[in-house]
Amino acid sequence: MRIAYLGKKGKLKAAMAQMGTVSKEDRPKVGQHANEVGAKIEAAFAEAQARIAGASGGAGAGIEMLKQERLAKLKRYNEDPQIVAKYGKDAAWGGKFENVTPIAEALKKFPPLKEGEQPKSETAFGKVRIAARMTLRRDQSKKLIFLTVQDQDASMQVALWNQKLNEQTLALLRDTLDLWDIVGFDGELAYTQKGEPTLWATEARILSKCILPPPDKHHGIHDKEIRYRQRYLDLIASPESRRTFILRSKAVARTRRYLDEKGFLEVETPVLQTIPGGAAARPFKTHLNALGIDMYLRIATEIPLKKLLVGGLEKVYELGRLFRNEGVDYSHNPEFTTFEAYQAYGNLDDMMALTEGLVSTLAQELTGSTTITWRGKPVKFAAPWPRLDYCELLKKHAGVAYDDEAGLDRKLKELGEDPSGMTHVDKIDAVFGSCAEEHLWDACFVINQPVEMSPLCKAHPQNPKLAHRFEAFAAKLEIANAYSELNDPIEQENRLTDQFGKYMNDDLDLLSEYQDQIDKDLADLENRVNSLKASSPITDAETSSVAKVLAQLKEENSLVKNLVRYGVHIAHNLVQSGKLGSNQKFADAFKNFARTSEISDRSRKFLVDLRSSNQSRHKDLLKIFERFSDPSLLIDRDFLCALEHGMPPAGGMGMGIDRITMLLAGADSIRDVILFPLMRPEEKQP
RNA sequence: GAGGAGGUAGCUCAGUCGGUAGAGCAACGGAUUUUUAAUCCGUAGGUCCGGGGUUCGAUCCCCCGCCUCCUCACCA
Repeated sequence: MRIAYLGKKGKLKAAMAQMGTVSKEDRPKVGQHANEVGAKIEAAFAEAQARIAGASGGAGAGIEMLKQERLAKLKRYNEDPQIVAKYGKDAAWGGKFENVTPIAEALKKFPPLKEGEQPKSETAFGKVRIAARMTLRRDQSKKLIFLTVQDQDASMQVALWNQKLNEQTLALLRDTLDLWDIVGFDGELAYTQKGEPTLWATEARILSKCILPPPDKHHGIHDKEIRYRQRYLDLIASPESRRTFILRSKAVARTRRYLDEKGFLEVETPVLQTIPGGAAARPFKTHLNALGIDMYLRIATEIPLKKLLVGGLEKVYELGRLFRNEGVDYSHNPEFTTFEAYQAYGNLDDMMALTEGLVSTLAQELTGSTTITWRGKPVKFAAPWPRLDYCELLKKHAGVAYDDEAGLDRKLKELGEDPSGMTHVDKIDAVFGSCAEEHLWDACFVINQPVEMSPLCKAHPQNPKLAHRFEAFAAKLEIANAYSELNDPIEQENRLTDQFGKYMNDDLDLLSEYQDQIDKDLADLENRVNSLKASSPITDAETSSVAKVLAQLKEENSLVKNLVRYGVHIAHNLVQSGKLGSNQKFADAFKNFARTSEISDRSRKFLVDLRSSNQSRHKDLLKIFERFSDPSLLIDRDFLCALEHGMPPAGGMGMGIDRITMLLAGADSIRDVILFPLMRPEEKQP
């Protein structure tokens, strides 16, 4: 790089290229000499450059040069006297362009050729105006240029020919029209001699200039990062991407129409909530300045929608964005789109009919078949979908009964997971997730989940241990989830309280263990240091550095212990306050947590540092404290109050639009069906 | 969070057992009046992701960091 200015044919460079012929022993000498010469030339060059600097901006390099070239053409086009006379100032930045015919429609004006029929290039099929982006250019000569242009749905050929188009316009466009410019054409439709439907332009003007170089005209953009970050490029360059997002839009519109036709009312409920309820995910936190309170982005729409059932709106749905502060992978994006629908006086059966009806309709209408192909394998969506019993699936694929605690533990260990610290429900879920879900390929309903897994769901009418619930799966993905909704406020409160109390009890145990562990660790460490000291003589410097480390560790451990003691204290208070149904009590306990004098400033700072650092040593401790402040465990009094006014029995269902779209569009990743998926921000150049 | 792959011209990608980086497309100049990823001749274009180290010499080897993808884990 240092002697790049010598150019590809620079003498020094040519000499360096001969290095391979120099004997190995002589290479260092030659190289050293070359460096000396190179440094001298470089210095002289730098000096010369410094003298010239300021005189001009320099040629510029790379993308900047390409941009300058396009800007020069823009200027030339905009300042052309004819263009100014016809369109006024800044013509290349366009304006309203009326009566445009979509390319797909223009193409329909060409009568289909019969087998073996020669197209008559002299016959015209009418005049149209089109507006489109120019993606390919084939200059035959100064008199004839073929272009390929594309609009949203189709592409076609345009010819700029001196027999049809004014010579001056042709000459100007020949010099100033770049790939990816957006152009408006008036012209006649006629075949070429080779039978290509073509618009023979009689008038053409640039409507918008593309001043950055476009990607490879044939390969398009392969870099997925660019496709996600700059989706507009992907949409222009990849027809399949355009098709996917058009399909997604149609799927959303069709879903709305399907629900509307069934008499559902579309409603909108708050995205900003004080208690993010209805699901067990962690929420995004934000702050409302006006009221000085923390708020959360919704993780589900379930609770407000049920309040509307109480209010007498009998069939409601909301289609919109949910936000979950969880992992990101091929089937999860932090913000995603679902719809939830609730039907008063209905139950699970209505929701099944709704789900399989809607999804098979979408598949049929948008892909032309109720069987689609995903990752190379067919997935059947034709209704009715099989109903599969959760516990039977568990038994069949994992070989354990859902209430067989020891069997579940055994299976988990087989799978390489540690069952300790997991709740019974976690275990069932983990085993089901690893053993059974992978067999759920064709669309199906999994029913009769254990009731503990479904806190907002009615128990099964025939078996109080089971939930009256289904999860719909296709291609191993969960695509929908439905309940016969729980409307008994007392039962509902008990379930929420149980869920909360369970966590607190577990955490209490964990904290005690943690405290013991810390004592043990520190003792071990001291023993090891002592035995080291005893076994081998060490220098004073070493002694003092060991002492220093040990002191640091002790200090850290005392801070951790302080935290643990405090955590135990809170957990005790919370659990022993008996009935935890009162949201206020819980909130007060948290206020205490933040303010208490029992937790020293140093410990609090330590906790803050712990949160911001990626240190994994005290990850478990941190997790427990995170759980103490987990807003999804807050008990929503308002919701219980609504239920106390009477909610009609109802069926409710939620469906993931992104995942349905993935399946319908054949997309491997959720990022391929979200226009602007979450990406880590790029580092800004200063 | 763990492991694996990757980051080279505007785009798509080669390459260097460490000796000063190449092709196609795009760009620029020219030829060409029915092409269609047009063709032909010529020209220019690079912080080889960033920072350190080893070396006469690093795009290549070593260390640290950033970003992306894939697999797994987490996420009803």
